[in-house]
Amino acid sequence: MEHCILKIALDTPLDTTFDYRWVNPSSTSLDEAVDSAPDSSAMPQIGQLALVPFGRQELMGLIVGISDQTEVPVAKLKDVIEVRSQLFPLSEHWIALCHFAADYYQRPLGEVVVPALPRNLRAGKATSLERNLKKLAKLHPAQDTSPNPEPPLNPAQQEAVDAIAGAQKFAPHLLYGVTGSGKTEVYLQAAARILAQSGDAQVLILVPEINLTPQLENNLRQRFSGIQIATLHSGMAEGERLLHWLSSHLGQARIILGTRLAILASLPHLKMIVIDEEHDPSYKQQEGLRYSARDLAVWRAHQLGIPVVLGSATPSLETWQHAKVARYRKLELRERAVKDAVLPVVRVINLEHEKPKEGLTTPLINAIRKRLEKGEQSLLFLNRRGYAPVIACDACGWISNCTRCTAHLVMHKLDHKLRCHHCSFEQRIPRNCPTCGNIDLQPLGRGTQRMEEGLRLIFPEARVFRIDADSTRLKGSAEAAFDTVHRGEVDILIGTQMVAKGHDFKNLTLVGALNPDSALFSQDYRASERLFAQLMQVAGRAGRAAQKEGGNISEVLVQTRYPDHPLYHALMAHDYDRFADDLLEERQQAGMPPFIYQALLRAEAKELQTALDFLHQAVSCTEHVGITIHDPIPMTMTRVANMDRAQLLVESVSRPALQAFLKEWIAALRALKSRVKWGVEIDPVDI
DNA sequence: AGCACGCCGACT
DNA sequence: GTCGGCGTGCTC
Repeated sequence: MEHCILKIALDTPLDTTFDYRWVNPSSTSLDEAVDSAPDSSAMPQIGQLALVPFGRQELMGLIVGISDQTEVPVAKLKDVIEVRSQLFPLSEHWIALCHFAADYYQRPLGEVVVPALPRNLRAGKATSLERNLKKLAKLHPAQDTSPNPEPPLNPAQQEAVDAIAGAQKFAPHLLYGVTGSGKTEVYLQAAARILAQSGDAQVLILVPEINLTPQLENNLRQRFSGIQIATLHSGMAEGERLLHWLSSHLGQARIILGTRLAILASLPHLKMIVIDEEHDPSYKQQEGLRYSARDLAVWRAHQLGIPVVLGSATPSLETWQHAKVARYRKLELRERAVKDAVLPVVRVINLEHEKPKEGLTTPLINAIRKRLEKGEQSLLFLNRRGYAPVIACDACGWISNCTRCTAHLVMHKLDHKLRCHHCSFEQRIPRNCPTCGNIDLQPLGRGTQRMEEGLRLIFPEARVFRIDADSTRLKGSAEAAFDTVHRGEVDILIGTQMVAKGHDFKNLTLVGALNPDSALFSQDYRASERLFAQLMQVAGRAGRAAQKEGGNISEVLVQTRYPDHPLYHALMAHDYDRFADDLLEERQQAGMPPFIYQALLRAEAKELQTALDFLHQAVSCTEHVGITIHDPIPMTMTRVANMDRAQLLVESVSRPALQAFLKEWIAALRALKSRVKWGVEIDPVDI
């Protein structure tokens, strides 16, 4: 065929694909055919990229259909500029995955497909692609050193590996076990079995944040020497990303380790998916296409008929419920796989009885002192960076509010700044009160910087070290900071949730949670679930190793005003089962997820009323049967960067009913042609 | 979303 | 006289 019509998905909010004319370049001009590349005259294929004119710009899109006719009037029809025929086409499976994501999250296909590809692949010129394909061809798999041997498994681990690797079909598994119960070893040995089953099998392993889990990557490289491993995450340089993406797409990489975006990688021989710490909020994308990598992973596994493993010590309630009704098979690791390791003792310290000094109660100070005496490490967890969350004037009551957001300006003492954590605003710390001139401005509350200062005061002899987003701003500095702790050059570590993930500190026997209470009574009903997971995870940093001769037992101390709260009781008893069951019960009674399906319509405008008006208009422009539409309300943090935000919750007990409703509703909302900025989020996590 | 065109206010 | 504010209209 010498010409045809290509249906092309483009990254634009318009909910349609676009038709273009393709004409065989070698047949139009006989002169050019001589020196053009041999495959430039080949028929385009579905799954290939094509460069096309779009309005006044040129865009790269994906060919999703080929036809000999079109509805588009000939006058509008334009010619394809170039088809990227060098690239092996993306598979139908992959396109189907994107189609599903686009439908489910109610976005046009092009907004899923195009951003899922490496930027360099989308660039105008093909040269970098050709260079990289050559580079890849030369790349030999890792040197053939003898791989690390597999350690023996305990019976529960063995059962898990057998169940996962033995499934020759779609088989979702919840791998449930606390830190140190040996989940990683199950992933590794199940992966080894899958890779051995066929010569080209690929395994995808998702982690919440790759930079915080270098240990897993090291384990993989040592265990699977000789097998090519690709990594995919947002921190990578574009060139590097293209290389790793290509090696996955071409099937050369057999193990793919990545963050949530890796779920949309092209993996032609995918045979198993692992989602480590499946409850982690970072699997949910919070901008653009707001997808859940965990949910897409389960769908992808179903589509391909392969096993998927969701690993966690504190599974999400969605997953927990699936396991309860046996949609997912629960594989529980009860023993700690690390020899002689014991669970840390968890205790609460009642802040009503213990007056803290520099944010630390006497029992916690004493506990730290005991660690210092034995040369052991302590970790203090405070999920609040900066010096103080707000400063205030005693005389007139002024407090440091951000002028652009519904938020306080956080005091950062080291760089003498007040900074908003929600927009880019910052200013010097004022010498005196902006309203009354009073010279005495007081920092209120404590962040990690202030804790660090206080710790130095109380323990002048100790080596105090802070890890948070501020202390690790520079690339690679987080890893360097963790190395410092691992080398034993730190006695007391203070940090935000960054320190809760991944790292096991061999010499750490004390964890202190300084001020976790705020999450207990949060508006967001998921806050307590998250808090438990976070405390459990940070608790897991202690006591991974066996107690040393004469050393301290591993302890977790929680400073709280509510020592009798069920959450802390469950934590002390290491009883997530009970806690999760109770929460599920509550959710069922109250008709909340996972027993109901939700979507959120968000709107933002310069004036709050404009946003609310739009939402009211949105309600009145639709009929809804079997769907609950709640009242429009301002968001908890109403103003961010000078925009007021409001939202509207939509619920249904039936997911198909909700999906069908949303599809029609969104079309109606588009037709309103409002200049309010709005968007729909499916399965929202923070409301 | 981009990106253009288009029609009104304060600057060299 | 122009630079530039953002309203609105279109993209196969």
